[in-house]
Amino acid sequence: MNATPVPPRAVLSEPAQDRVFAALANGTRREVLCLLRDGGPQPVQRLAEHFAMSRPSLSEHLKVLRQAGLVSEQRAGRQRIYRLEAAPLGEVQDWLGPYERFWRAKLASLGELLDRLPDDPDAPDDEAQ
Amino acid sequence: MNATPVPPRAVLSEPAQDRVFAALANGTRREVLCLLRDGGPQPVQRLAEHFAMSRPSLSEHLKVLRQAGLVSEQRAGRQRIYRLEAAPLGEVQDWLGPYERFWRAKLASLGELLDRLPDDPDAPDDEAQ
DNA sequence: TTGACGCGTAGGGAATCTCCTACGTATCGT
DNA sequence: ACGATACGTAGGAGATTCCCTACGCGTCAA
Repeated sequence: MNATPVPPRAVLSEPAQDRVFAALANGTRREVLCLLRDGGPQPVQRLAEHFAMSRPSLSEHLKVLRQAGLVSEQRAGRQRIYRLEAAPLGEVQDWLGPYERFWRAKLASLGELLDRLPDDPDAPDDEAQ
Repeated sequence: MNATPVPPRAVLSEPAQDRVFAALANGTRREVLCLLRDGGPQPVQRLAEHFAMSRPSLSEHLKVLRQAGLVSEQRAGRQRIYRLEAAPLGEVQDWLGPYERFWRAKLASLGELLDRLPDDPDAPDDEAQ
């Protein structure tokens, strides 16, 4: 099922990678991406309905997403339609590639381990600091 | 070869996701992960050889990675051996899943487009319509 | 024991983030 | 023209990041 002939992908510069990961390091912004993914391109107004924060604050989040290349905007009358731009996420995927075998290995042994335990000591939630 | 029987994966809480992405939003920390991936578990000293910054600063970065669950430490004499813990990266992969079809679609049409263009005008990425 | 080594933490300074309210700008309806 | 709407930006407060130097603590070697 891997038949897609993935075209060569421009590698993000280091600061660009920083911006993408930093943009993703915020629940509000991840939620925006999710809304655009599931709801298609939307004006700010409609996105804002889903959040408790002020609309200008949401605008700032959109700016961060724009600078990371994760969304694009298109003006339509007095609205600005935001659209998901998933290419940088593809680069994140590429970046993850070389690590994949590690978590697969870990999950395999962990899976066996869990199969042997009687119950599941649900996540100790290691909250330090 | 998709025979791996992937065990159920605990979903990271929102703040935990924040910590993982934030930890990845720094070139030094991504480089540390790469060193641990390619060089196996290593003491801080050996990691520090690759960076220009002070060793205490590197220690801080290791702390961030630890709090994100991306590395673990094991004491050995007066050394502390750091090891890659890739499980959170697996959760990042899971998070990416629902977006995959978007960048695949985009890359398909973009690939065709790029094949036609002479060079890459590091776009402000506004699409006319 | 004494001293060197390996590493973490304390504390501080500059920059950045995340939220707010106030305001500016462009567009739409009347 | 006018006010209402949709959105961005300015500016500021408080928290956090990222680097530094100084120092504390445990371990090894002599």
